[in-house]
Amino acid sequence: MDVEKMLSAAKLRNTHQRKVVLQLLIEKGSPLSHSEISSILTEPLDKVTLYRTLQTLTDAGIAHQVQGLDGAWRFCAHDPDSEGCPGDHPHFLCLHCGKMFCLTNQRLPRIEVTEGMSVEGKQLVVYGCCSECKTETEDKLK
Amino acid sequence: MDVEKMLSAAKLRNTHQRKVVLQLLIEKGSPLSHSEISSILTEPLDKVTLYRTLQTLTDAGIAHQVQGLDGAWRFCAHDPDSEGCPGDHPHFLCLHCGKMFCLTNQRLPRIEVTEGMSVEGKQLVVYGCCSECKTETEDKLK
DNA sequence: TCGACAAACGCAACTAGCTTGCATTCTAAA
DNA sequence: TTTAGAATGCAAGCTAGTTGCGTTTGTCGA
Repeated sequence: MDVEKMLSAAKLRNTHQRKVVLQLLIEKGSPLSHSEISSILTEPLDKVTLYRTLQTLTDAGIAHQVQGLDGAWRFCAHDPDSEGCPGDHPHFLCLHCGKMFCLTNQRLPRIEVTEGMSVEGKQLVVYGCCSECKTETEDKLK
Repeated sequence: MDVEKMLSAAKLRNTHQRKVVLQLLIEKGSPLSHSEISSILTEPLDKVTLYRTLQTLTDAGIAHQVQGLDGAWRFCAHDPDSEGCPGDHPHFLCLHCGKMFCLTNQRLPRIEVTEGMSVEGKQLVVYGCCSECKTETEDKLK
């Protein structure tokens, strides 16, 4: 499905900015932070617009968001036709390069909360060093 | 164990500020954010000192930290003598009042990461509405 | 008990991530 | 084609957290 159809299906207006951002998120496949998106985009996009666009896509269910330990939110979109990244899985965050990865082969566990609490969502972030950074630091030590 | 002994046991200097902060964390028992701590403390404490104190306590293993969805870190300490809050459990965050609770009756699940990644830690945050806020909003609707 | 020194503190300035308000521009439906 | 409401872009502002540096304070040895 192309981005225009995805936006229409979600009853969102087909603006140029939304198409560009959504296209990028789908292409990359892994969760991207606001700053990562800005630096990848070839044309300048106002930061407020980018925040609002990402929020809109998330609210519409096209994208999902996860928070890194740096306090920055990362956003990931998926094509509804294909095997996607529905969001209910753990995420891995590399503390060295800041890149985030979806661990799509696992589900989030069921958590029992105290009587009276109502659960709206949950997120599990595993952090450490990704394979790429690990080989880099090992190379430096040589 | 009193706070002085805890600090000495961790090979940390017994400064007035550390004792006050650690005492507060132990008394409250649930994870507190920087701003919550500042507002509870009766005597003023420099914000940089508070950040550094909390970091020191965490590094020493006396306290542990969890991040809320608002981007703020919350800190929790436990008396090593008693049944404590060792940190390897999920946390519940109330999106209405911002309070955080330890779900100490559960463990964090084991997560399989992709080949080559090394795991340094993980955190699972469940969010929603706590029982106190829920009854409050229900009362308003009446 | 006293003095030296490293550790800790407190102040100012700064950065990143994100939000609010408002005027301008654009999309989509009539 | 018109037009109302939605989306964008700019300026300003907020909160969480960091860095640098001079001053103060525990701690340990004499």
